Amino acid sequence: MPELPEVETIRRTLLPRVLGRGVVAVRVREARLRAPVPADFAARLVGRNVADLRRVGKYLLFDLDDGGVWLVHLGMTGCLATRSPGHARHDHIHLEFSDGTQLVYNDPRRFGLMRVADGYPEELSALGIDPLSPGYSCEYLRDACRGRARPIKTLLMDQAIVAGLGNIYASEILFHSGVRPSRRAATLRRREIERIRTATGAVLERAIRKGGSSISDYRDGEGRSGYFQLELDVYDRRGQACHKCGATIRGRVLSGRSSFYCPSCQK
DNA sequence: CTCCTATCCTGCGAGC
DNA sequence: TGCTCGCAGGATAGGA
Repeated sequence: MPELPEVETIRRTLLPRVLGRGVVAVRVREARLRAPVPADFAARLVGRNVADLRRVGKYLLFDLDDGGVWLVHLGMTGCLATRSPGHARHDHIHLEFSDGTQLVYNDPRRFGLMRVADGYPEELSALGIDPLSPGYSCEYLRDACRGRARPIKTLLMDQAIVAGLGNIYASEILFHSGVRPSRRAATLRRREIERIRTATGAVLERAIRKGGSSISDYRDGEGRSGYFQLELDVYDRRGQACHKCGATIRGRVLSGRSSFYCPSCQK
């Protein structure tokens, strides 16, 4: 579920609830996530304080005041939210903070990831440029596309190249760029790459302003739904009319992921 | 290298 | 109503 706008929304809503708080209790009800939650997870978190909450790609990093990092990836269906005591189905991990705040990790499909690192988590060094950072430039994209036969949508979703885009926003960005998802990256013209770069920021920032997209179960850090799903132009709109030109939106599988585009607006 | 497929897991809607 | 099938926002180990 969560792509960059959803993770960023969770970060923003959680930040004031956890900043400066100490972790006083951790309960792991279900450790079988994508990688098992380490046995010492609770012991390593209790007694430490949250100094900052950052996002890197689709990861959340709770910086601890002794240099450690509580690393969270929400996978496909993970939610991290403050909540009153009591538990629901798929509430896998509970935290209690020094001021009584309860934080719950809920993840039906258990594709998430959670651990405590001593310093900056090594797996993050494999990530590409964050699409909201200055490094996401035309030159960077042009270099990434050079010589690549893969479809541009697959390239945009490659976390080692662009960190944070997923299936929804890759389709939306390409719609606003006028570029078909199946276009081979190496065939893109300079002006098309420029449109992709521009559309990326516009789509992501608009989605963040709407609190992300709640397709089925995504909620922000306080349990609220997002509203950007109401503004999606192509994602999951196969057979419906294009918002710009009225043509029928098409769907096609690329690299195992369903992709959507307007055959008239996108070349 | 580079790219695609299958897989992890649960839930839900479509079709029968 | 209840069953089975296919598909779902992600990441990654394999194989071609």
